[in-house]
Amino acid sequence: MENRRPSIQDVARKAGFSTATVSRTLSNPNVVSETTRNAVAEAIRATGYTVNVAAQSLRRQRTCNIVALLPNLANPFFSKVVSGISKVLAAEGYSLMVADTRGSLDAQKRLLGHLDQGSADGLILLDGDIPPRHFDNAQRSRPLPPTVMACEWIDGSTLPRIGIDNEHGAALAIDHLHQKGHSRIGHLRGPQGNVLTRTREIGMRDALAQLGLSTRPEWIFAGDFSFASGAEAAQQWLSMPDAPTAIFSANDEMAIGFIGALQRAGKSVPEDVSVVGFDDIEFANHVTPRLTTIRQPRAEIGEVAAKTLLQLIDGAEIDQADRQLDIEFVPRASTSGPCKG
Amino acid sequence: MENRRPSIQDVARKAGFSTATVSRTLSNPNVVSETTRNAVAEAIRATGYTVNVAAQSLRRQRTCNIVALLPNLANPFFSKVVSGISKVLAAEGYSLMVADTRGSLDAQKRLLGHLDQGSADGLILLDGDIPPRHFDNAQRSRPLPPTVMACEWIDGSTLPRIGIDNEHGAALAIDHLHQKGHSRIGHLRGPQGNVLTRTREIGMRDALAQLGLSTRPEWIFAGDFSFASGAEAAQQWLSMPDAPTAIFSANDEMAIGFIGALQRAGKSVPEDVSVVGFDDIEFANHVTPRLTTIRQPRAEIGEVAAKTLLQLIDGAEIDQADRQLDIEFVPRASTSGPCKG
DNA sequence: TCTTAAAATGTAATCCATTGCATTTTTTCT
DNA sequence: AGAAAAAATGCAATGGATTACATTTTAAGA
Repeated sequence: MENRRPSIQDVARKAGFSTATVSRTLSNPNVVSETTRNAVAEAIRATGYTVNVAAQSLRRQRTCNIVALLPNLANPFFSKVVSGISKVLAAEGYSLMVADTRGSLDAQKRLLGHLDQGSADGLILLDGDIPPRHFDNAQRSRPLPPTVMACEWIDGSTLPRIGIDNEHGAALAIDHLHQKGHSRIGHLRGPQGNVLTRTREIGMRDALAQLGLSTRPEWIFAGDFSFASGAEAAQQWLSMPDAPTAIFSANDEMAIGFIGALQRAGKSVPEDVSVVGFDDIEFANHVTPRLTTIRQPRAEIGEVAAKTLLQLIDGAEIDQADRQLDIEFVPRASTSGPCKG
Repeated sequence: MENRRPSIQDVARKAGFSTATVSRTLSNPNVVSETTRNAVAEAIRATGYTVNVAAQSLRRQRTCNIVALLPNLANPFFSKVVSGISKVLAAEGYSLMVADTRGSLDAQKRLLGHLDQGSADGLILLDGDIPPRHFDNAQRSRPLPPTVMACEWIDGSTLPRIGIDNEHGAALAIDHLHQKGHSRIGHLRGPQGNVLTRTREIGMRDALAQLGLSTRPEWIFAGDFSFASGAEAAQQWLSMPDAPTAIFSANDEMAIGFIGALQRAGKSVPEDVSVVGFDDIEFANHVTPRLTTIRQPRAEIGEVAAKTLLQLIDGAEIDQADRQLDIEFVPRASTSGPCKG
C-alpha cells in the first residue's frame, strides 16, 4: 500500500517514457510528439500526479513566490492594495506570501529572513519604516532580490516605487478648502517619521504658502492614522478657543474618527468645521456626512507594483524609478464654507 | 567571481567539517560539540550562508507554508482574522500564503492546485462557498492536506472549524430589540447561499418565535454584506408603507450602509429605526450613531484556527470539531425604543 | 590501563524535477 | 534508395539539505 504522492517517475513508468519526456511534456508540450503527449496525459490522470513545487523550485532556482511586507494586515487601506497585487500575481502563476512587519521582534527578524533565504523571487515592500540597511546592497552580505516599494518608501533608497504624488494630493485638499472660503486650516497628521505624514504635511504647507496663507502650530494635531487618534484630536479641537474652521486629515480613518467624536459632542460637520480626508477608503462614501477626500487608486497601485516586480524579475530595466499614479479629488459633503452653522 | 549563493557545502568546507555536521549544528545544536558549534557559526558568518528553503522542503517533505483561502482580501473583516493567523504562524516559523478565491476562473483553479501540489503543509479555509467535492477525500485523487475552516464552513464537511455561534448572536440582537420594545423587526440578509446568511437568519427567526413574534417576508431585505447593498435596502425601507421599526443586519457594513443612506434621506437612527449590526468591525464604534452590534473575536478566531491547524499538522487529534468562540453583545447608540422620534 | 558506553562526526543515499548532451527515430530532399 | 536534416527521446548530472547508518573520538567505569 504505497502511500506517498506520485512523482514524475511514477508517471514515466506508467506512460512508458523517461522522466525527461514527461517533464518536457509538462513544460514544453510542443517538443514531444502528439502520441507521447496523450500517453503522458493519460498517465498523469491515472496516477493523479502533480508537480512537487519544492523539487521544481530547487532545480529551477526560483520559487514563483512573492513576499509582500506590510505594516498592518488588518488595515483596510492595505488590504485592497494587497488584493490588487494578488490578482496580478495569480494571473502570472505566482503565489503571494504576506507578512506583517509590526509583530514581535522575533517575527520581524524571521520576516527579514525572506530577503535572504531565497524563499521568494521578489519582494513588495509596503512599509517605509523598515531600517534602510536591510535594503542597501552595500551593507548586505548578499544582493537584495528584486524589490519594489508601493505606497510608502524608504528615503534615499533607489528601489523602484509605485505610489502617488502626496504633495499634490495635499494641495488639492487645501485648494478646495480655500475655494470654499477657509483661511484657518488645520491638519491632522499621520504618525511621526512616516514618509506619507511628511509629504502630506509639506504639500499642505506649500499649498497654503502658495495661497498666501499659513497654519499655526496648535492647529497641527498629532495622529497615527487610526480612528482613535482622530477622535482624540477632536477633543483638542473642542477645547480650543481659536480653532481652525477646516481640517485636512492625512488619512480617511482619522478624519472619520474626528468627525464621529465631534458629532457625539454635539457639533456638526461641515457646519462647525469642514474636513477633508485622504485615500478614499470605501467607508468614506458611507458615513454621514459623506467624506470629501483624495482618492488613491489602491487596487491599481497593487497591480502596477506587482507588474513592475514581475518585469524586474524577468530582467527588464525599470525606466521609471518613481511611478506616480493619478489621484482624484472627490468632493462630498464634509466640506462647506466656514461659519455656516 | 563565484556569484551563486553559498550552500551548506561552502560552510562545511570553510569550517572544516562535513555538511552533515553543519546541518546538525543548525537543526539540533546540542548534538555537536561546542568547539564545532562555534567553528560552524563562524563559517556561516563568513560565508553569509542561509538555508535554501526549496532544498530543505524537498528533503524534509514539508514546506512550512500555510495557505489561507479567503473570499475577499480587501474585506476588513477578513483582514483582521488573517492578521491573527499570521501572528501565530510567524511565531511558529511558518509562512502564510494568501489567495483570493473570488478571482478569474483560472485563478480559482490554480488556487485549488495548492490542495494538491504540496506547496503548503496545511490549509485554512475562510470561504464556505467552494465546491465541497474539493474537500471530500472520497472524491479526491489524493488525501486533503491538514485543513481547518474558520468563520465560514462547508455544509456536511467534517473538517474542524473555528467560529462562533451565529444563531446565538442573532438571538442576542433580537432579544435586545425586543427588550427595547420592538415587535416589528426586519432583517438585512447576507448573500444567498452563504452559511452565515443562513444561520443568522435562522437564529433571528427562532429568537422571534421564542418571543411569540414573527417577521414579514417584505421585511427581509436582500443584501450581500457590502455597504452598497445596505444603502439599497434603505431605499426600500423608505418607500415602505409599513416598515419595520428595527433592523437586524447580518453584518456591520450593510448596517452602516443602511444607516448612511437613511441619514442622507433625512431620517435618523435610532429615532426612526433601530439598527443592530454583526461583527463589530472597527468602524462600528466610530460612525454616528455608534453601532450596536455583536462582537466576534476576529483576531482570536484567526489565532485559534492557526493553532488548531498546527496541532493537526503535528498529528494531534482535534477533539472539538466545531469550536465556537465567545461573542459579545455590544450595546451602543443605534438602538432605542420604537417611535421615539 | 583496558573495556565499554556515549558522544561526535562522516559517508552516502535520498527527496523530485529539470536540462545539456547523446542517441535514436522520423522526415525531407536529391 | 541513400544522405542529411530535423524531430523525438533517453541518459545522467544537477540543485541543496537531511538523516540512517557506520565509524571514529571521547568519557566513564572497572
